[in-house]
Amino acid sequence: MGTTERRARHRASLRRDILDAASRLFVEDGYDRVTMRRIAGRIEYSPTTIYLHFKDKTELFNAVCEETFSQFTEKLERLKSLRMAPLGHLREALRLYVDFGVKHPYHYTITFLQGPKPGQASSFEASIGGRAFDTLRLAVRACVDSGDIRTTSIDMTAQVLWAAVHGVTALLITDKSFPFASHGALGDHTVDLLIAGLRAPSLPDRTSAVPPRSTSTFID
Amino acid sequence: MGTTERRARHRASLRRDILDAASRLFVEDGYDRVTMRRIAGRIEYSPTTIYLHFKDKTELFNAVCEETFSQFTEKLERLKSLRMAPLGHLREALRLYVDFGVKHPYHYTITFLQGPKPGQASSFEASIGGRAFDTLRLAVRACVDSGDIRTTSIDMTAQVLWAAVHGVTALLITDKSFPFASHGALGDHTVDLLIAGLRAPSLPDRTSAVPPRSTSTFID
Amino acid sequence: MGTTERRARHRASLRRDILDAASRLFVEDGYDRVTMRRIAGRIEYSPTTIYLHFKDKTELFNAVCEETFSQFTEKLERLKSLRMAPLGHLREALRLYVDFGVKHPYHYTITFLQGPKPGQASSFEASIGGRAFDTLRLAVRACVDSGDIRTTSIDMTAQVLWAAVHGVTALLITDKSFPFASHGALGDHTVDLLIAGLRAPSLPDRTSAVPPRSTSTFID
Amino acid sequence: MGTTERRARHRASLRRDILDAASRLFVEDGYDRVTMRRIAGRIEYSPTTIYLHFKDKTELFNAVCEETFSQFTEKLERLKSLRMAPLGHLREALRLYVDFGVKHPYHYTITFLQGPKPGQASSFEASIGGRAFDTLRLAVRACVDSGDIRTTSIDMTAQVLWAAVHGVTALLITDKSFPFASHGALGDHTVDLLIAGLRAPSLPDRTSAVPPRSTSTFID
DNA sequence: CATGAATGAGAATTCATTCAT
DNA sequence: GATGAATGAATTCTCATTCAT
Repeated sequence: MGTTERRARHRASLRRDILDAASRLFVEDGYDRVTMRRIAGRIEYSPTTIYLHFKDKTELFNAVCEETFSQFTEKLERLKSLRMAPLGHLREALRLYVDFGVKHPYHYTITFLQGPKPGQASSFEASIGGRAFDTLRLAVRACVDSGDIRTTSIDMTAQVLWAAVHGVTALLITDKSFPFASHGALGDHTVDLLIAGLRAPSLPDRTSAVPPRSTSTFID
Repeated sequence: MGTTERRARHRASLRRDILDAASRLFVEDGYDRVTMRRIAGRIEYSPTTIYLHFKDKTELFNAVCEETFSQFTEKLERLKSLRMAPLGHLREALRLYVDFGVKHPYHYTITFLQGPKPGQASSFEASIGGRAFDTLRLAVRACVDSGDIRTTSIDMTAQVLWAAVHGVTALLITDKSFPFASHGALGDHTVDLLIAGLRAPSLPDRTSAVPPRSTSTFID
Repeated sequence: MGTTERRARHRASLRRDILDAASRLFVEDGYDRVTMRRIAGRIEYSPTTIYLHFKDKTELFNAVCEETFSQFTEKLERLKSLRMAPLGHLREALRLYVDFGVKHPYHYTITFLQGPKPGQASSFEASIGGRAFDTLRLAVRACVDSGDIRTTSIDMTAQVLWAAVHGVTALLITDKSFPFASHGALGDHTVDLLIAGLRAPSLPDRTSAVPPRSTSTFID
Repeated sequence: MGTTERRARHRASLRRDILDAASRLFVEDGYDRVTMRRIAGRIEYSPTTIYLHFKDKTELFNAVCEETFSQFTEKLERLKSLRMAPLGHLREALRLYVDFGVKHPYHYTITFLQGPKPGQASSFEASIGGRAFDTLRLAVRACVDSGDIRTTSIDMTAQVLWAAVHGVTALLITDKSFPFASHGALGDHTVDLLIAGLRAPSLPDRTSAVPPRSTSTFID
């Protein structure tokens, strides 16, 4: 009978709707401000119905995060499979990061901007951010191997890059009122600047003026 | 009478205690997870007492943010008053940004990482971030004027720089489980890399391989 | 057709399964803690199915009680048909009472320990306990008639006996943690003690020390 | 100021009212059927107010039980202090048990008739019933020592007595529709019968007709 | 100035029950 | 006959906030 199939389809579609509504609300207002009632209201179902698909609020929230991760890593994989030149690949990976965040601000915020929920102390290695970072590290290593860039520490470089693109993304998402020249352009320029820095003949010569230090020497 | 003064002093000090306790809690657990009772508990006063100093939870929260901003801009002003060479000043301003965030993760998160509470839609110009950004723009302009760096758009460059240091800071604060080489070093390297990029003889040559675009052309 | 019969058989068997599962659960956890879903889960049917056999939870519960009563009175009838000597019969009836309770703690609790559900105020005469009590009264009368025991009031004696065996049963069922010497022995001894009391040459001589009264004179 | 005192008095009195209302409802309808709302309604306060006095429903329930125990053991102590003759004391203790139950049906049911809440697995020794039982055992031992009664096992005898009075009490409380001759009389007669049995010259002679056994031999 | 008492509103969640299939 | 989907009503409990003292 087609009945079974139709039901399954409906079920799946409803689950989708719940996930979408939840995802949107969770980030618009934050985990705590979102009530099951409101999610239910958005999809025009009773609150109880949500519990037919997700055990509780936590599970729903986790499902949203999980999904985000899948989407993101899938894109990274697709990029990898293009087998571009190392530098181009690195550039694209960085852009992908920003683009993904901007395109899915809800998911991005939940996954990368909001700290882990209390009680779900994630070791970084296994965390979503951690796995994404791994990809980045590989891309950097490839560039070093190919001689495109120089660095004294692959790890450090990868971290710096990650931090920078994370910053762009976060800003674009969080500060909606900022009069950015152009969202796309900001991403481009950031990546460009970073690559330019990496390709600079010599790493910044700080010996002369300012000695390296980890905290500002001037202002406490 | 000394009585009046003593009272005023006590009142002020109590207000301080409330602000401190609130500030700490707000970020440890997020706005919604902090209850007036818990704040009161921390300072060992009754919840009612808080209402003698702040109209409601929102006002208390805003006061915390306000204060954060004051502290930060004050530091920027002090830096400005040092009248350093433009590039050095820019470098220090960027470092200051990161340092401040790392030193006051609570305040930073509230002010820069958490979007504005619903209902307090701030035009960016007047916002805290906006004002801080202004300072940065000035620093960039000074470097361009002095010939230290080249750029086609001061605004864009300032935005990129801001984004990058914001990213470092956010990462250091949010991802406590990340095995960063060294917190201080990450800040240093990021700033160095940015400056290196800015000083690069020519802005990145993208004409050959990859055309500028605002969203990735390879992955949807 | 055999189909009809098979259906009927299945229907009856399913009803049986529901009753068994419900009966067990009702007392394991009490009426309120048992959900239709759990009952359904036990028999591996959907909750809806139960409603095909019982109008609602109340009706199901009543059916369970009804059935318990049938089982118990049936046993009493079988005992009666043995036509034992009066005293022996009385003794056995008392024992049967305890045994039944201990063997069917679930049913016993529902029927005799838990008061009637609100709204089903049963006149005692028609109640389950009431009918069981009748049997006991007859047994006592027989013993008096045969001269085995003396009593000034058959009714009162029957009540006393009933109360006592009810107590043993209730205790054995309720207080699972009690370190009873032996469950069986406790029943035996109680019945023995009661019979011994009934056969005592003279009813207790309370004239001397303590006057009869219905509530303690010493402690308020 | 009298203010403090008045407040304390009010607080205590409200606590009393809550305990009384709760106690009454818990037994009228059972733990699960009682809602905080209803308790609040009875005392004409908001549900929230209850939480000012009791952490949660469980704590309220436990407080009710605790209180029952105190009242009961206190009475037992007072009885003990009267230093009556052993047999009289035993008789009175048994009567006290019944009287207490009948006078405080709510508490009695909660404490002795309803099994322990799931999760609060009480070792019997420490339980309320256990401690009450101890008193009874001592009373029996005294009677044996004084030669008033004979028994092969003090423990068993105490258990039998306990069971019997428990039964009377339970019946009187549970079966409100039973046409008992007289509530007081039933208690009296039960105790009398038990004592009579204990004083009987020889323990029941069962060697002739019916062999001792722990479960009925006649009816399965 | 400070507080204990009190509450209305609202949160997550569970349950018995119905209905269309 | 059996079920999956859906829901309205109810439950426990928490919180910001007020008020009288």
